[in-house]
Amino acid sequence: MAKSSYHHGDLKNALIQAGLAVLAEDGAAGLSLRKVASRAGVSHSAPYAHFTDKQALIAAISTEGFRRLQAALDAANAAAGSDPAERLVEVAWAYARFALENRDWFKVMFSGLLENQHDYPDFVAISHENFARFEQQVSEYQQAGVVRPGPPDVTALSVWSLVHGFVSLLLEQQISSAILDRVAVKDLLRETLNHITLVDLGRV
Amino acid sequence: MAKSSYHHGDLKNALIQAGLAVLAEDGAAGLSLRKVASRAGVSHSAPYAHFTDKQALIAAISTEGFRRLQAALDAANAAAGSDPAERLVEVAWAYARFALENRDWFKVMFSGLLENQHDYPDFVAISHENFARFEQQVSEYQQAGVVRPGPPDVTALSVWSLVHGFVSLLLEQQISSAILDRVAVKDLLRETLNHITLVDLGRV
DNA sequence: CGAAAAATCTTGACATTGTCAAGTTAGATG
DNA sequence: CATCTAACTTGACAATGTCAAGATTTTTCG
Repeated sequence: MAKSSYHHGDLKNALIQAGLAVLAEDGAAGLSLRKVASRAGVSHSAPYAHFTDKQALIAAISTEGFRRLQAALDAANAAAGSDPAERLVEVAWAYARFALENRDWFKVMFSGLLENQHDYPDFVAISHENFARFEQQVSEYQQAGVVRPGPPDVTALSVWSLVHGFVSLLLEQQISSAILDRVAVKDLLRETLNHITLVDLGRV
Repeated sequence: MAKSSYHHGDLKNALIQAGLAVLAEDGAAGLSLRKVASRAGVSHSAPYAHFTDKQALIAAISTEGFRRLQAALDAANAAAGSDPAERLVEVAWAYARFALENRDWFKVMFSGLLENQHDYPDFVAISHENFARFEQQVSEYQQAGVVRPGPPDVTALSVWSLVHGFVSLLLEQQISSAILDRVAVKDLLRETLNHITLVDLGRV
């Protein structure tokens, strides 16, 4: 773990971290392998010892993103109260917060930047696990009568679609300012969820 | 309109069309100005007489995409029967079809490829009009008792979020094959919409 | 322990790309 | 017809992804 000047020690992870820094600074469009390498303190070709190409780095960043997102959702779920409806709102809000606080990271995960997901088993695994957990949670809301009955996977997909669509449109600046000027984002998310729940989520 | 070898005549539109061809062939990642220029039969710098930079071409392609999407939704709305619930399904399905049949075009429109939307008035205008029309339609479904009451704009946003999220996750290959192997995409969309409607949309 | 092998990293090169500057051509204007 | 301007070409540059060849360190193993 020493800085032996030549061998880095843990360059692979350093490159992922550097990638996140570049993403936060220059956005997804500014994410270049050379910039990432330079920020990690190595030459422009060094990354090729750990990633077969740029796509592989993107896959690693996306995978790490799913881990972080999952942690955020778990934390929100654990911190939320006992009311199922309110728990749904909190988890959805955690999803939105992750996207808003890590815009370009989220963009890398969900904007088709990764071409052949199938070639990256870690990515496939975490992304499956992600849905499985969400399905588990939604199943609880369903049993609590908060969400309409139906096949758990399709129901989870419906709720995820609503939340993911809302967040996507928000990041894409497709939500009219006429709405955003009137109601705070979290309340807007709440009102949006109101359309898919069987109980009334109320207002602020 | 002649091919005077030097002056093209309508290069601006030719470049947009060439861009669409490149998108369909090489995807969004393969969309390069030089490739577009070459396909339009002009030199690599010719586009700069009509577009200030690559972003401007992307804006034009996105704008044209919103026009096409709007036309598709209008057509579906006109062709649909009188049952409001069924009309909702048809319009949503037209949205999904446009995305599936023009994956990379849709991606250009909704994947943050365009950095400063605000600099492109045509884009802003058509994208506002797009939402206004959708709000109009959803308002009808609402009055017909198909969708839960509430402010028309927030309600339209909710429905749009659901449909857009579903389509996005579909394109991102985030919908588990366990679901896709079981139910056809259109039926899946129908079942998804079922969670946000007040009436039962039924099955196949 | 020491030599061979493997992993890690650097340097140098190449093709592709976005963009700009300078020049060329054609159509419009007077 | 002379001139002006918009449209287009050629040439250049820096940034980028990727590969090949070499240098350096670590690991393996006789």
